[in-house]
Amino acid sequence: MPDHETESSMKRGELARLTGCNIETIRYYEKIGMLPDPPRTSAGYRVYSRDHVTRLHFIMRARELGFAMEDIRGLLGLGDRAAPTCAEVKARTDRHLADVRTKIADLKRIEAVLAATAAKCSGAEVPECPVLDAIGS
Amino acid sequence: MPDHETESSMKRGELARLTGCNIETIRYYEKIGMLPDPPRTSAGYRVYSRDHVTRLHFIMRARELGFAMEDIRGLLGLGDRAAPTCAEVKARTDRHLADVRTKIADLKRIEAVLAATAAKCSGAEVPECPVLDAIGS
DNA sequence: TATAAGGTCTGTAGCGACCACAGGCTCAAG
DNA sequence: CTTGAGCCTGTGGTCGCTACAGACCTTATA
Repeated sequence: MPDHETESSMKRGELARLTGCNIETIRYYEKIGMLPDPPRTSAGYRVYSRDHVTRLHFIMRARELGFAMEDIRGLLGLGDRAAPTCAEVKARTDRHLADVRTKIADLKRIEAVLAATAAKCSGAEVPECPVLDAIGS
Repeated sequence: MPDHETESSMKRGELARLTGCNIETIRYYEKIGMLPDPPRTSAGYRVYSRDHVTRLHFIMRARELGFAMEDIRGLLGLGDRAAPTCAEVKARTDRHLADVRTKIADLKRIEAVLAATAAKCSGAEVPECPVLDAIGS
């Protein structure tokens, strides 16, 4: 006898397909407490609901925006945290935004150096290379 | 009797101080074949020379420029590779430069989204937050 | 010369955020 | 009843380090 399934219940593979999340990643998120443990069928299969879809979408979107898991935990009020206030969310976002801007600045500096040194290259089949000289000095 | 030491020979700690590299990282680079195995004293202490300093500086600089270890191996002609030609170095650098530019573009998109959503925040001590809405939708 | 402090040695485990696989169940279709 | 797909668990790998623990060696001071 199959377990009862409501309209919006699904197994792990379907959740993965629906969200575009890797199927193993879903298990990982459960393991680290980002996704609530879903109920199981009598055979041990995970049964997900619409709430899981929403939560997983949130996590994925936050990850796309570069938030670390710890940040997302904070945004979701997970662990022993209470649901965050707007002020807390803003503070976290501003911190992250500052990080992102720092990373952009770092990468731009790198880009400039790479572009400048690569421009010096002859591209010839010779062992001497101005890029190697630039890095090595 | 202490082992003979030439002027420019040094132990691991001094190499670390001299280059600013973490002392454990030096051992790691040796383990993965980025630094040649140094000779040892009779007690097993590693003895580094000026060549090691040069090589380590090169690696550190390349890492600062965001090259992956595999790239650096290529730049150095390590493993079973021959020393690269200028053309090969240029190709590798151009590929990496393209990567860096992609990352910058990604981060800029993230920055725009974060800045736009954070701007909507009231910063009040209330649980409703436009940032959460933006991520969640 | 004894001892204490500090450097070095090895192996191993941890980080973050996953991804992939092996070996065993379960389920649905034909 | 069999086949194949999907799910289960545990474990190990990725990258580039970093941080121990516990043993050994060296150096300086008393």
